[in-house]
Amino acid sequence: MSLAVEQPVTNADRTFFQLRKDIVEGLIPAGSKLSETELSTKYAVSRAVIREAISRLMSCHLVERRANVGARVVALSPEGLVELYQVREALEGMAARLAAKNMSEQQVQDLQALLDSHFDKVKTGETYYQEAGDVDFHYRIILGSNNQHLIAVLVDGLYHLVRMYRVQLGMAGPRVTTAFDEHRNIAQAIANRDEELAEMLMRRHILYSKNNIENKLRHLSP
Amino acid sequence: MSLAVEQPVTNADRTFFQLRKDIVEGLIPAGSKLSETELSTKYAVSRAVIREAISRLMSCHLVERRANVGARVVALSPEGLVELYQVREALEGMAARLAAKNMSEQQVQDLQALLDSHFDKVKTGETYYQEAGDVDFHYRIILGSNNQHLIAVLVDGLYHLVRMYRVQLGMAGPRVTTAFDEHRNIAQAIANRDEELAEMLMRRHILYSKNNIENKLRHLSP
DNA sequence: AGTATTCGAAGTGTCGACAATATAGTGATA
DNA sequence: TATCACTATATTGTCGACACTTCGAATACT
Repeated sequence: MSLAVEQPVTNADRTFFQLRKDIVEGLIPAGSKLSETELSTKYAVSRAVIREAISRLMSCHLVERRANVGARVVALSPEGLVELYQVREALEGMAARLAAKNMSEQQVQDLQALLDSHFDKVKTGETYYQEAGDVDFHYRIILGSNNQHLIAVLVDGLYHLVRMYRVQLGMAGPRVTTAFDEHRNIAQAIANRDEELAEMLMRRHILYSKNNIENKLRHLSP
Repeated sequence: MSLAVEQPVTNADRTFFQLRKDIVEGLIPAGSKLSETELSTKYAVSRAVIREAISRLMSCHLVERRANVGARVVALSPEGLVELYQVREALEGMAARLAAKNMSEQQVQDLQALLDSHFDKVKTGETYYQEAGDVDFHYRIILGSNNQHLIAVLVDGLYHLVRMYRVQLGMAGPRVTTAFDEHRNIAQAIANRDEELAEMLMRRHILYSKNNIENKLRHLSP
């Protein structure tokens, strides 16, 4: 099992996914204006479709809009990053707690198998871990919480913004091995059905992650 | 200072606010279908405006939509209520922690003045407390967190759903006096800048609130 | 009788045109 | 020269019409 792929069915779906990708990856720069007419010619759809797509981007907190003025891609800032991680800490901490309570035995085994496969890759020196692996681990725990609101807010809402920060501020860095151990411990707490510990470890994991990124930012732009 | 009133500027704004109100208050029943053509005649606007409004209702998790099929008002269920309160516990707990860190001295004083005025009203036996008072207290703490994501998710997103549950499942009940004491303690922890305690007390407050409602539901429909 | 197929109506998705609003640039006035 | 009013233009908000999909009902077939 992997990340469930969202299947576009309507034209607005396709345009929304494309726009989201272009924004997250920086093809459309952070802070830039989104002209409806311009986009409608660029993506070869009507303005109604563009407006629908922009509406959904607003749900993800990827763009902001003012009436009679227009939409802009959100601006990235160190403060914004901190705020984002604070929300993640709260929500994913709760997700880990609920996962410890609600995950099936099968799900728990799959989670640990995932970490085993990551361990092999980390050992052979593949840097691939951070991107796909980290996302996949967190993603499974969020789904394991079995809480629809939590899943919606995190997966549909905040996660793309997290990726946007990662991509555009160039987070690939280390923290692979230590983060891996933290993942192991979280998974173990979930396997032991220790809700309290699972939440605490997940919160620390995200807090460390935040501090790590903050330090990197400080070194890049003083 | 009171709840900042959202000022409608465009037609879609007005329609969105109206629709949201009608859904929260049950004028449009939970689980019912939203026909675009029907609504467009009822509210005397074009379908484009209705679609815009429905888009925003989806952001609030008040409406769900399937492509080529249509939109439905969300269904209320005991499980949904539990999930909602779990998310509130996580987010408002974090909000209280951040409020203890970030609120200005003036804001702290205002918060305690608010509780004083509530105390007078509770003493004279006004039941008004639960609805407006409770909302106002939580609202101020959320704003005091000074975290834009937190504010957006809670105020624009989950809060109307909470109100919808309250209104439609008829939560007016007691829990006024005990909840009031809990509010007092939370405010005190914030005034002391005790982040840890503020978060813990807020989480317990919401947890108690959830248990209280669950018990009521169990008695109503076994 | 039961199942598969086709057809039709109702509703959503998409489009291009028009109306209303904001913004920049021009010119007038003190 | 600085400020204000006004106009021109570009962009967003709104509308009605058309295209496509879904779902149910009627029909045909085994």
